[in-house]
Amino acid sequence: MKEKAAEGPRTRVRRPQRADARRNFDALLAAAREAFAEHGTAASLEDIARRAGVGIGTLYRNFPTRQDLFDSVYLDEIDELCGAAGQVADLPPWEALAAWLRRFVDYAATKRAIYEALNRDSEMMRSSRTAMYAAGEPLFDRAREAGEVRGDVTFDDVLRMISGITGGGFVDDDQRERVLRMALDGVRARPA
Amino acid sequence: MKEKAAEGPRTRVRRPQRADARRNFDALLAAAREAFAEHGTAASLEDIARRAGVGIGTLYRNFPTRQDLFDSVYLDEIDELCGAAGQVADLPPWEALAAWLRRFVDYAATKRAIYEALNRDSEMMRSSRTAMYAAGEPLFDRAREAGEVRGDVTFDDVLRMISGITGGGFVDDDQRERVLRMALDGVRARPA
DNA sequence: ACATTAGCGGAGGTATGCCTCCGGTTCAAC
DNA sequence: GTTGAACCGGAGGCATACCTCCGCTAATGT
Repeated sequence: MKEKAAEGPRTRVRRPQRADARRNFDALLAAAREAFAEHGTAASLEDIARRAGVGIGTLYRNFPTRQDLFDSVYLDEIDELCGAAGQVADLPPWEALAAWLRRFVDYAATKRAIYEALNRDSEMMRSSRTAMYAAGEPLFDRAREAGEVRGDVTFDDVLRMISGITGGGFVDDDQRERVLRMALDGVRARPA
Repeated sequence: MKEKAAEGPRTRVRRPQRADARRNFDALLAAAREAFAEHGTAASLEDIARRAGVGIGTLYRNFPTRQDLFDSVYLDEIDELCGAAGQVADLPPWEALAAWLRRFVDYAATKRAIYEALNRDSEMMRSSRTAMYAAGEPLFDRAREAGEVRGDVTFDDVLRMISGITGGGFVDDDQRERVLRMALDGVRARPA
């Protein structure tokens, strides 16, 4: 089953040729990932350049628009998420779905941003949403067919719930775990 | 039981005396409520003044700091929420809690803002958080003692989950309802 | 070693938001 | 109707973010 792991959409901006340029490129991506995670989509580009230790000009050369930068970060997340779907496919139906949803939470280093992005409506967002759904929805369907998931909700419902929860802050990791467990129980079918 | 309805904290800024001033004051509050709901805590004050049809100076005279304005809006929400706790107290344990949590979602016209505020740490936030918990937690405890709520989560856990979900956008009201129902089922104790 | 050229980075123009200040307006009390 | 105090509103100074442009730097190929 691993070979059928859905492919995520491919990144659009080109990685530069020269060694120093590539270093800067990567530093920018890392800095952006951090900044988006902290401040959501509204993170300051000049701050990102500062964090990466490069001039603002360099940022704009690599990523002409804010959207380009955000997309690049976001596409990475989506790719990992799509890959994860393949990795959990061997587990029993419910465990597979639960594990994937947990990955969804973990991988979303850009938590707030992903959460905001789920609503936006750009060309690129639509396509990666599609990719993500292509990866995750089979897990959902399988779990539901196995009677492990309640019948009155859609995959989209579940994802929105989980991403909403993810976006919130928690006092500590234990709380995050408790809340996640509670939410997942909500997803399961009720015995009677 | 209604007479024991917890009192919310009281508003600090004074409503002006003159009739025209009062009109402006109220218009500002209404506009702020809208704006905070749309853009979260970061809403532009000049935009709020524009919406209210008053000059920016008027806004600042009534609410010297952004915090004053936000607090005023927020305090209203909290008050309503505290009141609601009294209104549902006659229902059976679980229904009372569920109803109150639904109010929590509905009343939060300042959805995103309330959601952000839950984390902040100012004097005022702490005190209204306290008030809100004083109103809601008894409902939670009662439901739990009646065996209707799982034992491995706290009231804070539940509130964070719900407010996270609330903050997210939904494609329509039906979806919101489905997700909320799913989340509430997660809160209930599992039969086995 | 040297030339070529990709790549650098920040100065600075533009836009927007924050907040102060004060000349003018309007309410309301007499 | 007059008057004085309360109130208005926006001009404008300050800060910050966006984004462009271009003279300089240094990596790479020969």
